[in-house]
Amino acid sequence: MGNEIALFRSFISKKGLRNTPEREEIIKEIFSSHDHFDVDELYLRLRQKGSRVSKASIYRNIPLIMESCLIREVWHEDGHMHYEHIYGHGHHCHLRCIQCGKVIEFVDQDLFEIEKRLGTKYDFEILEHRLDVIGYCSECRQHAAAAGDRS
Amino acid sequence: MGNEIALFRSFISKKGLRNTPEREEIIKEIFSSHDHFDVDELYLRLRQKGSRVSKASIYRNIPLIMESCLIREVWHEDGHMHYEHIYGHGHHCHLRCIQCGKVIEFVDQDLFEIEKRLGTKYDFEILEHRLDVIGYCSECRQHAAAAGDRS
DNA sequence: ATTATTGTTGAAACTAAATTGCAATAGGAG
DNA sequence: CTCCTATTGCAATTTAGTTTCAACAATAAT
Repeated sequence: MGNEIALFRSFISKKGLRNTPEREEIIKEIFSSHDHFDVDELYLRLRQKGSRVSKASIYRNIPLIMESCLIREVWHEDGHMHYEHIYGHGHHCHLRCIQCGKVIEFVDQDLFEIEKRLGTKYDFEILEHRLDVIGYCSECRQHAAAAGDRS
Repeated sequence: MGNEIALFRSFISKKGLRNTPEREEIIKEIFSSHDHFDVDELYLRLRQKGSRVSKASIYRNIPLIMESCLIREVWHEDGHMHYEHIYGHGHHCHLRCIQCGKVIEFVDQDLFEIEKRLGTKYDFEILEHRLDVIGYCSECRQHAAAAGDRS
């Protein structure tokens, strides 16, 4: 842990771009939590810590951080994109409760099999897969049952 | 085929809402093609056929059509959401070329196994799954190789 | 070290997707 | 047919995300 910064630095250098304190602050903040994030939230977290990074910079840097494979888009909800950091996480997939928003991450080996099979079948060079499984978590189901809403 | 309209009508009635020609035009147009669609495209297709349905109506009705399980969001790209109709399609997953945008749809039985396993393991009531497999199609790979871009 | 080059920044203006307010219209129950 | 109110089109609004621009600063060249 902690060498996401080094990785991103070298990624930036290799591209002939410049390492700036703003970029470092953004990367650090992203990896300072294990949760998913969105731009607004990240911006507020940075502000709260006294950073003066602007939203424009966050928006400008996210595509770069994605290109460096440190984060990725996970879903678009409530009118904006949500991201997660993936360095050291492998291919994470999500089990999401549609009601309370709880997210459980998992990696499933069988998915790599499916991925491989599809690649061969359709002659694709696969880069990644994203599986989103959506439903009701046990808690929300209990509440709903208690309220007599659904079966 | 063709009874998506009937299904939607009864869905609307059951909710105590009203069946209008606009709603019918929208549903018909969505199901008149087998492709994915977005709001703008759908709007233009309708206009081209002489319909006077407004974009606001499309935006207002999409949540209802999703609730009726006739369509669903598939991905957010180029600044807007993309949808697909799912009635009669089962759970479709996508293999997408990141370069040319080609989409291959597939259903994989093993995913239902994974889904079931996850449901049991985490005590979730699963509603659906979405698998997006992303990579380069054979054509784009050939072009890239010819251009000497990537391996 | 100093300077020159040019990528990056914050702030504000802008663009486009999606939502909403409103007056007119029209389903559909009675 | 009549009434109630959901729905519509249009236009205004909101908001995520992008772009412009002048000031700044990271790096390379000197």
